[in-house]
Amino acid sequence: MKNLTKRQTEIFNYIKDEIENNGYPPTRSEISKTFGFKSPNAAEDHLKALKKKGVLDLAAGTSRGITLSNQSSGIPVVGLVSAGGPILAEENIEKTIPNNPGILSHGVDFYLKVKGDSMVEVGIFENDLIAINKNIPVKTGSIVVARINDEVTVKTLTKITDSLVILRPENSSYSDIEVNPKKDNLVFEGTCVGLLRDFS
Amino acid sequence: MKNLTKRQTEIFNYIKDEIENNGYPPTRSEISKTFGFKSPNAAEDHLKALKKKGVLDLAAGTSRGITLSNQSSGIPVVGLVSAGGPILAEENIEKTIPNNPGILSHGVDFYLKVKGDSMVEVGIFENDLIAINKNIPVKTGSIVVARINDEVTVKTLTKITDSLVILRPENSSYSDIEVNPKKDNLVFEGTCVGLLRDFS
DNA sequence: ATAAATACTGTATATAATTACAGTTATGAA
DNA sequence: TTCATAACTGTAATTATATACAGTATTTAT
Repeated sequence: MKNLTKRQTEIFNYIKDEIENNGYPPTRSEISKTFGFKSPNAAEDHLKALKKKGVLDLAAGTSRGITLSNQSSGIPVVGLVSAGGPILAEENIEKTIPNNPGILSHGVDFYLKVKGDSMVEVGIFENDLIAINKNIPVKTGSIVVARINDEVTVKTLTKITDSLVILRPENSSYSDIEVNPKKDNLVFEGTCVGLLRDFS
Repeated sequence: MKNLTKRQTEIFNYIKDEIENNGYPPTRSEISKTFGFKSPNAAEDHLKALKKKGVLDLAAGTSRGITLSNQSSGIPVVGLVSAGGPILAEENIEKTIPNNPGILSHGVDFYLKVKGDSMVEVGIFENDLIAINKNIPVKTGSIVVARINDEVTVKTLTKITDSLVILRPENSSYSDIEVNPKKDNLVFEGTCVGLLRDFS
């Protein structure tokens, strides 16, 4: 999201929620009422700012003519990232796919396209898209996306202590990965909350 | 869909498409313009009829306050159906989940909740939801939903002739199922076009 | 230090939109 | 036959909505 202010983020999220829950976008008055603005022009100004920042589009002269821009409505799909830097950096985003609330029980921050066969025994195959939530605290038993010294991998977390983390491939041909977080740079990028496979 | 007339179906589909493509529902005028009505009241009458038939809801006094009813907006999830009768019969529908255009490359008519482990080797596990399209012609190599003498099963179609159909479980513990469509009652309910798994 | 952006209030107006009422014509069911 | 439903035309009125203009105060970049 392109440097939205705190207030703009609030407004944007409200609009997003309204569309999701009501099925249609709010009016200027409805926005104003929700946030306690005494003038509909306050909402108008915010909409213009959000449009300027590219997160939504406005259809002129059209009631409720607010739409989320592609940039803000889709969920990014990242390929398997090899090099360092943030996993959601623009150069890693292969495409975006529409948000689909209600399908999975947890929110999805991004999808990761699976490479390799290290998780076949839990039914995660090459080219599957796994849905990742960045904010769920990782816990043993979860399938996690981990970055070890700039290499990103998907494994089951089986042990986590200060000095030892064990990541288990779900494929009997592979061995557990043991990491000492004090020596190696270990970052959990998120927890797998779902899986999507397209038979095309 | 509850006995919509041809015209009502056209109107309903137009509204559905508008919501999907524009992000917000049409007004009475827009409907009228699209269908060549000379009075916005023609659209109003249609909306009332569609509301009466339960396929959409109208918010009074609200511009573009048209929403698809649950009944018409969700995609049904059916459990594994044992007895005869149509697979999409109401008693088989466990729940509906929101339509999610753009995620899968084919349309989805319903989701089937997988029972058993007969397809684990292609990554289809118990309780996965497989997305089914009813209209794609079945062909060898596809994963199909077949009904053999009122028993519903998910298998890979490996051979199809007038007198022999082979359905292969993707699990080496099971054997191929050979069916003679002349002797047994064999119906293909659809082709698997995707898979959804929720890690909850 | 100054300009630009942010976050509003307040007023006003054109127009977008809903929706009621009064009809017409055709069709199929009771 | 007669009544309900479907599928419209035509008119009109209320209200919902977008949106411009003129301000004020605060914060943030240059």
